[in-house]
Amino acid sequence: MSGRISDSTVRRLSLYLRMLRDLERAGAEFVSSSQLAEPSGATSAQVRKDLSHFGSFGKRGRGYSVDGLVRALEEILGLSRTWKIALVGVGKIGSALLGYGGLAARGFDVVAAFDVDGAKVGTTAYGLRIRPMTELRSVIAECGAEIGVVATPTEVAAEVAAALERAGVGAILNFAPIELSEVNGVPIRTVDIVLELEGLSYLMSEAGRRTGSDA
Amino acid sequence: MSGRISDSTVRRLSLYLRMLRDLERAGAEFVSSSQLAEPSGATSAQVRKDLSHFGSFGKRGRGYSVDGLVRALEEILGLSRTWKIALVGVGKIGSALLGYGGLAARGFDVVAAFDVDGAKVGTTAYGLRIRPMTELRSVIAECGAEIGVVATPTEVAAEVAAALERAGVGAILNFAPIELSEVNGVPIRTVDIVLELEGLSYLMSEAGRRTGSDA
DNA sequence: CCGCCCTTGTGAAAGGTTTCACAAACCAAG
DNA sequence: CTTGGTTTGTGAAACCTTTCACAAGGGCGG
Repeated sequence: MSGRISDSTVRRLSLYLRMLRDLERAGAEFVSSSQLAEPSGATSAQVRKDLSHFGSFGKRGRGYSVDGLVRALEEILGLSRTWKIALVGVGKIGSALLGYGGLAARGFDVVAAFDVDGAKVGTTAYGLRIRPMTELRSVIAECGAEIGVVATPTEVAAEVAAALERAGVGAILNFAPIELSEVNGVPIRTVDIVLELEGLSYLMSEAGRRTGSDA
Repeated sequence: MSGRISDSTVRRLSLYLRMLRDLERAGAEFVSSSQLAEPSGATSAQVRKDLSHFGSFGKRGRGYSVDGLVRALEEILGLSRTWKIALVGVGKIGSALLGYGGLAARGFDVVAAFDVDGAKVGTTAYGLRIRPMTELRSVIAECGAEIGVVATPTEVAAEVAAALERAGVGAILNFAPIELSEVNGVPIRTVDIVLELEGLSYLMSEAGRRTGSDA
């Protein structure tokens, strides 16, 4: 078991966990790999293979204990604790994040927010005081934020990510449409809406070309 | 050439196009596969392989004409036109999208917005009048929106996606943290922030476990 | 305790993607 | 025209992920 785990496996583990929590709330005791597979569009074999990288969690003939697997996946994914987030950029996306209760509900607490805009600094958004960029390092050190979120214009995103990394965050979530390169082993995930839309554009054009040439 | 093109190839084509546009603005005439590869973290061989699925665009010994490749990629990705977007759910994420100028700048125009909230319906957000859900079908038919965006609470996301599909959109971008299954060949992309954060959580925990056991 | 049915865990096979490595082609200079 | 330096386009190899298929094990009814 356990070598290097692929991104797609980790994604699926999160999806399994979601379904398991639903099942737990619904009072289910056991679940089979095929039930678990359904909502994420995976196969039962894939579920079993994914889990097998981390150990042996099921009972042959019965399936998996819902409760036990929830705890195991929370442990594997690092979700049996809360993570503290420092947000840089309280513009439209940043504000949307601050106001999104779904994060805190899932163990991700935004504990600090920063902006360059002097007009915003000092004001309070969703119960959080907005700090100037100059305090980035000290505030992050003080509150112990582990995840940095970049919600700034593209032009400064790389610079902000580097500053977050120097301030000691262990991971970065980036909303700017630019590919940031991981340094010092600090993993970076980018959420790039334009890229997603362009992917859809490709698929629609492709579909058009196909039916176009068929007709 | 051209069979089924993988998602990751399409993603990279978008990234190449971005860099090419920068180069074009900077006045460059030619670019090599290795220059093109750098910002997306790909290799030069990958760039050439990606492009080779669609044809032969370069000159041996010289590289690719920046201008020519921009046009070719725009054509391939379906970006030599604008796409019309219908937004459902004008909450925090929906509003952030409406206010984000970056979309229109890249050829994605939000032309209609819908919400269930009677207090919002009829008001104007970022120059767009918010419509009631009952008008979804007629308005989308009338304005000819091709892409539907789901920015609603999780509970109604599947239902809204189905309604958008019935209303005739050709693709869906979903912001609710739920895996929606494609029906009728309408492609769906999901932007799931919690999933990204959980992926980072895994990587940080993993790093901790590694250094923990090494020490 | 036995036999039946069910589901896991896992090697092996299949399928896909990325990297390698090199012939073919182009440009420029002499 | 020929030579040398450069970069593409592309089969083949390497690598990674998913699916298959089945032995091993667990529970239950009799």
